[in-house]
Order: sequence, then C-alpha cells, then structure tokens
Amino acid sequence: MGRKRLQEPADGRPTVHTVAARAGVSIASASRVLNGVGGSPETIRKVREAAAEVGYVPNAIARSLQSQRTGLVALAVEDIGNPVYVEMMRAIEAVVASSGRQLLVHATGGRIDNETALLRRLANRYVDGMIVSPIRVTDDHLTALVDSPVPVVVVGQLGADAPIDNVRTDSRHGMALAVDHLVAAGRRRIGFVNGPLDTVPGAARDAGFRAALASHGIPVDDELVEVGDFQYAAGRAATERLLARADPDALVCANDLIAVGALHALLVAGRRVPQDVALVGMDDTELARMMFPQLSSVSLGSTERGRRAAELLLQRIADATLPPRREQVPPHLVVRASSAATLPAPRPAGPPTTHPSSEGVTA
Amino acid sequence: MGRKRLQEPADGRPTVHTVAARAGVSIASASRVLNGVGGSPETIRKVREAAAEVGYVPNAIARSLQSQRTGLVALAVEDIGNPVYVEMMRAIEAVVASSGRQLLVHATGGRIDNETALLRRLANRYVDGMIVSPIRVTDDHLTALVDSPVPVVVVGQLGADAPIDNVRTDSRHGMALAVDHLVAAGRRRIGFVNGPLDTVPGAARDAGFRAALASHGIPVDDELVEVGDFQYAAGRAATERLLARADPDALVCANDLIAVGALHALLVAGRRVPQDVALVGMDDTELARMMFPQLSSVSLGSTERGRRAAELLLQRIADATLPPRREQVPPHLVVRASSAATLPAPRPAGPPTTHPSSEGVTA
DNA sequence: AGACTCCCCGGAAACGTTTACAGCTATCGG
DNA sequence: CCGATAGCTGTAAACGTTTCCGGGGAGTCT
Repeated sequence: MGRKRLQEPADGRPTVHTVAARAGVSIASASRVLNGVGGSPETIRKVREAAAEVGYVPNAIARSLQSQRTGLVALAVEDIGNPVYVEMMRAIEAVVASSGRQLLVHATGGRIDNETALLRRLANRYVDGMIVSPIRVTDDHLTALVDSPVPVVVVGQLGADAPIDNVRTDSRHGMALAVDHLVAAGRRRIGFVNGPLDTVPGAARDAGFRAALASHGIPVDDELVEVGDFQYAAGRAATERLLARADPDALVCANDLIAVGALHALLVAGRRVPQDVALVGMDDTELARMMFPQLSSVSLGSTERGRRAAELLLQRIADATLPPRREQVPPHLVVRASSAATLPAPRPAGPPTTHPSSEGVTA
Repeated sequence: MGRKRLQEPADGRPTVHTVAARAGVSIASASRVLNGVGGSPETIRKVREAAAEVGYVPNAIARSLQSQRTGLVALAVEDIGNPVYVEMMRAIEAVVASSGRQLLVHATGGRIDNETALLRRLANRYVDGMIVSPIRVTDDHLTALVDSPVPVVVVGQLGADAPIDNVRTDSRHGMALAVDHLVAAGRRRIGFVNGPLDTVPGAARDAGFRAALASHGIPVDDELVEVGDFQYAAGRAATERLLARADPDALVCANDLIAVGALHALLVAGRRVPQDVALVGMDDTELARMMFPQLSSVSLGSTERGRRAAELLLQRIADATLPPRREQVPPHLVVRASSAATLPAPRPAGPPTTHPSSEGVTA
C-alpha cells in the first residue's frame, strides 16, 4: 500500500490526509464531510469519528491559501491607551463581527516605520482588509496605502487626491465649537494645549483654534498656547508651563487625555474648575465623564467614524471595483460641568455644588 | 512557449511566477533572489527589476504554509478599555517585537464563546502563539487551551493541574496589603467594591478581603460590600448604593476603574477623599495617577506579568517540549494621596494641600 | 590536462487545504 | 428493460511560496 505523500507532519499534527486514511476514504471525501457539504451517512460517520479520534483541527493557513480569504480584519492605531481608539475599536468590532469576521488590533506606537512595516506585512494577505488611523502621513506612507494588496480604509485626514476610502471629521470646526462656547460664556483669555504640530490632527486643531479666535476678533496670545504630545503626562506638563507664565480663564485641549492632564495641573495649582478656569477637551471619550468635575468635550464622532469605516471596508472587500469614497462625520460639543459656569462666577471656595456632574447636554 | 500554470491570478496580482517569467529565470531563482539568498549579480539585477516593475509583493499566507510560521503573536484580553491590559500589552509588545514578530490584540468582551472561538480560529495556525488572560475559566475553555495547536500562555489563575504555561499574581495577598494599610491608618469601617464573584479575580479578591479583615479581628459587615462588574460605571453605581445604606471610612476597590467610579461617587456625595473616606484601587494603572487626588493602588505587576508571559511564549515557540511552567509576580501597594491621611483628620473643608499628588511611595 | 570544488540554475516536490471533473452505482421514469 | 439522472466518490489540480536535488559551467589545484 503505497501512500503517496507523508501523512503525519513532523510536528505530529493530523492533517486531512490522516483523517482520510483512518476513515478509509479519499481526502476529497474527508474534506467534504468536514466542511459539511455532501457525503453519504456512512462516510460522514466514519470521517467524523476519525477526525475526533485523532483530534483533527484544520490548518487555517492552508485553507486561506486556497480560498484567498482569512476572515480576519485588522485595525492599526497609534496608541491604544487612548480611549478614543477603544471606542472606535468597539464600533468597528461590532460591524466586523456581524460579517462573521474577526477583528485584530495593532498599536503602532506612532512609529511611522512600524506602521508601514505593519502594512507591508499584515496586508500581504494575512488579513482581508484593514482600517488604519495614522496621525502622521508621509509620502512613503501614502504609497504604501495606495498599493496595499488588501483593501484599506483610512480614518482621518488624507491628501485630497489620494484614492483611498476615507472617513474623516472636521476638527477645525470642532475647535470653533469649543471656542464659541467659551466666548459665549464670557471667557476671553482662552488657552490652548495642543499635540505635536507635525501631526495631522495637531495641525488642524492649531489652525482651527486660531481661526476661531480670529472670528471673534480676539488676538492670539502665544503665551497661552502650549504643545506637548497627545498624552496625559504631556498635557499636564504643558499646562504647568502655561500656568507658570500666563493666567488663562479657559483652556481648550486637543484631546481628552491632554484635558485630564490639564485638569490635574489646574487643581494642583489651586484653580477652581470651572469657576476660575473653564476646561474643554476633545474626542468626548469615557474619560471625560470619569473626571470630577466632568469634562466638556468636543465629540468627533469616533463611534460613528468607526462604524462607517468598517462598513466601507466590508463593502470594498465585497467589491474591489468601487470608486474611492470619502465620508465626513460632523463634530458636536458636549457641555458638562468643567465649562458650565459663566464668568464672572464669584462663588466662594469649597467643593462645587452637590451635583455638578450632570450627564451633559449637546450643543 | 507553453507556460505550465496560470501566471496572473484572477485578481491580477503578480506572483513569483510573474516575476520569474518577466526576468527570464526560473521561479526558484526568483524566490532565492527575493529572499536574498544566492543568485548571480546579473540574475539579481534582472529579478529585482522585474519585481519592481510589476510591483510584486509576496503572499504571506503562501509563505507561512511553507515555512510553518507566521511571525504573528496574538494577545486576547477581555476588555481593552481597561488600562491594565494596555500596560500589559505594551510590555508584551516590547518583548515580541524584539523577536522580530508582530503582536495582534483581540478583545473578547468577556463573552466566553467568543474567546474559545478565537482560540479555535486564530490558534489554528494564523499565529505562532498566543497569550490569553481569561477572567472566567470553564472546562470547555480549559480543554480548548490545552489542545490548542499553537503554544498558549495564560495570564491569570488556572486550575493547579492544568499543564499550561501560566503567569499569575496573588490578588488575595494584594487585598491584604490594602486592608493592612487602611487599618494601620486607623480605618475600621472598610468597604469593598468588587467585580463579579463568578470571575476568577472577583472570587480571589472577595476571599482576600474577608481573610484580611478577619486577620485584624474586624467582622465583615456585608452592608459595606458591593458587587458590580469591573467597569467605571458599575463601580460608581455600586458605590452609590453602598453609600446610601452605610457609612464607610475607607473603600477598597477590586480594580482601578471601579476605584475611579467610587471616587466620583464619593465626591458627588460630598465626602472628602482621603479625609472622610480613604480609597485604594487595584492594578496601579496610569488611571490612578490621573485622578485628583491621585489614587493609592495595589500593583499586581501587570507590566512584569506581561513581560514574563511573552518570554514564556517565545521560549515555548522555540521549544515545544518544555515542561509547563508557572511563574508568580508578587503584588505591592503604592500609597498616594487618596489614602495618605490618618484618621481622625480634622482638616477644615476645602481643597487638600497644594501638592497632595506626590508620585506615591511603595509600601 | 584532468579532477575536484564551488556556485548558480531549473525542475519538481512539498506545505494542507478546496474543488473541478469524471467515473461509478443506484434509482426512477418511460 | 433501458436510458437518463442524481448522488457519491476518488483523482488530480490549484492556491503561492520555499527548498531539495541534480546538472552544468567556471575556476583552481595538482
């Protein structure tokens, strides 16, 4: 009885050949039974039994090579410690799971080489598609995205001409919402704690902040502007620097992590929030609601963006010939306790009123 | 000239056949050049050129089928919104990256079926190994883990006899550290906000809390014990319930998310922290340092556990015959402002001293 | 000059699966 | 009673890559 090929691989794991041999049928029959298509009752029984006996588990890689799909979708974000990405991920996960696929997340740590490396690696067929949210976009990056072997959807701003599915928001406008709100509340010395200016969101928010102040005829005082990165510690340190040289009556932060850092710095410095300094964050993450006082924040619709990105991706996986699409989710302001008071607010020292932690109202 | 097989797949992507044909060499030579092993200068030039012209990118799935490895490692956690897992992930990522592999994360959402499904799917060769941190462990689960086709390392408690690499901590002992500290500070009405008792950590922490109180001769008052899940909102709600019926002078929380919720509830209820109620969390995540006042927390060494788990996994990938190993990381208490004061603390109302946000001291 | 070594190359097998195709048997309808 | 049909089965090709192996050419040493 000449077996035609090795049936037991070196690592001892059974293959479909093992099962077929044990069941006394061909590998075709075995495969069919294992996939639940066809097979006589007798064959089905024998194959099932054999498979159970040897503990057969199919090799997904081999299956994927044949079927040209893996059932996996990846999400690449810069920093998974930022709750905004967690929220986005949850939304994506929901959509992806409903299509019977599984979502994998990769944190690039903002290292651009890492991100392109990921693209070149994962995208080379390990996944059926991927969603990436880059905060810096280089040309290298762009070409890697454009000729990715698998469908890619970008969450965030991209050059206008890039032929890539893209879900964006308008954080410039988001900054305007925050500034308008603070100005309406009587604030004039409005500070700004931003992330790095060489990032896409950093640049957009800087531009938005300046434009918004200008629209109210308020000159920009660069003493009131600080830059760190998009993390808690940087936000706190930047705010400390800012407070050491200026005296804002309001602070806008480029994201919620920075805003939490700013809140800490303000409280440590003995400022009351919102009485002395009103505070507005951005992204409207769970973190904003966790703080005391709860933080006002500009929602950039991260859940909505995630959902839409996932839908775009699934559509493109289904039909690669679709033209590149671009969707936009509008920002909106959620006002909470950290910016609720109007100046002047001559309340005496002490903790704020019993329930300043209202769930917030949408502006 | 009869080509022996289809060279341009339906989706138009070039394969090594395309490149070889265009360069006028065999696929063997093409493959060698592309992998940087062997090849005459002339061949190398021709193949490189051809590859560049057609935009060849290798199919990782096919490569993996041949090489029996993917260069990917997965981490499965329950809730990636919990910063403790983010910290663990970072540690794992560092180790994994240093081995030239890439880390993928999957959030199971605590749905047990999801987790076993993931195991059965990912583990079927899509990844070279995986680290999982289950919070509930069923028999089903256990068998899925035991006969996973790829190496698995578990972070967390497991049945003593399970032959699986395993990195654990001792959260029972961690609870003792917290309680000892509070008792030493003069607290006696110590409350406890826990996660679900049907989870492994929930059960361990409950046992630890009760044992620790007993060791001080303090009877457990069930009015002072509440259960929610391991999230912020649940922690806040549970604390509200607890405060409505009891008057603790200290609160221990089963993790930092719960502690943050508890802090919010306490402040909303007008309690001063730590003067009226001392607060201790668990996991010592970044979140604890973000709060005002900063939270004391029992560190369970999540970074260390992550690092060790990754090392165990890499070792096992390298040598599958190693005996199952079990490592333990001891907990330690980090005291910060939220529990720094000793009772009685007759300080007048108002914000705490200027800098209660020290970086904490290890007990 | 002949033998030996070294390098390069191409053919073909292999990784483990799915599936098109063709052959076979049994059943059914006319 | 015979041809068509349906259902099952096995052979083999295919997915795209790496790698073993044998052949051949050039260079070197004796």
